[in-house]
Amino acid sequence: MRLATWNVNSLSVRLPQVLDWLAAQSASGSPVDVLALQELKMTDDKFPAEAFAAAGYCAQWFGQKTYNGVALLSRTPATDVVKNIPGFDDDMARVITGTVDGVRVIGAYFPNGQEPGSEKFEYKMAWLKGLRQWIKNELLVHPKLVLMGDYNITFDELDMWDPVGLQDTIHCTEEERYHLRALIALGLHDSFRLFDQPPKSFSWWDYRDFGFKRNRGLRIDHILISTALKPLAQACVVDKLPRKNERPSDHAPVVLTLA
DNA sequence: ATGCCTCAGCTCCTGAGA
Repeated sequence: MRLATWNVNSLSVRLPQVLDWLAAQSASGSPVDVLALQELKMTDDKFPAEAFAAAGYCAQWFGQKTYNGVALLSRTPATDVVKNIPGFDDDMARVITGTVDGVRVIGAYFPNGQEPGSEKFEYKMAWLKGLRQWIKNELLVHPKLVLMGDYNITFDELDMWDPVGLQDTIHCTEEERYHLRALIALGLHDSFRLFDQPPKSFSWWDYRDFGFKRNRGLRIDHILISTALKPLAQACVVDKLPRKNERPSDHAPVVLTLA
């Protein structure tokens, strides 16, 4: 089973690239079974369900005008679908959850936070707390659980292109990392770090200043897996190829292979 | 550095992203 997460920064713009990427994965003999998308930036009526169906994917989606919006694509239908975080009031479309082939899959677009100390940062902290309280219960009901998406948080210096210059800036603050570690403490594992990785591995690069070409990026897209799934993990990689497209998203997909 | 790109929208500028 292969699972992936990709912040596409507008599905309207990126749809052809998503379809191409899924087709290329299938053609290579290892199709992606579940793909979580973030930043659809479209209302539900605009979601291209037919295009995904033609490509062999069922879809669940939770859109919103202009910002946010998430979707879960899967080769077999997702059941018990939940939108956003139960128990946490939110007017933004950030989370979609479903059970696929016995695995509870949560796709999430974590708040950006803008700047430490800002109102948006406080919202991010509250959201992270709400997420954790819900995940804690979800793990009890669904021991086989995957939490993947755009976390907008780095774990440590390994996830930063400039650990000194970016110290305490957004995505790299101690407060944000506290919440990330608290998720790990619930019994989740950063699947990417279960394996040897190239140095300076990132999942996002700024559009400006040739960020990708100079590999000035951050690793902020993560696939966390529960302890029950950990023995099944076989590989986790960032696929940088789509970032080399002519009009790419600023994020690259992250792909996990489970036995 | 109030900058640099990219995207959506009450679109020819602004807000937000990260």
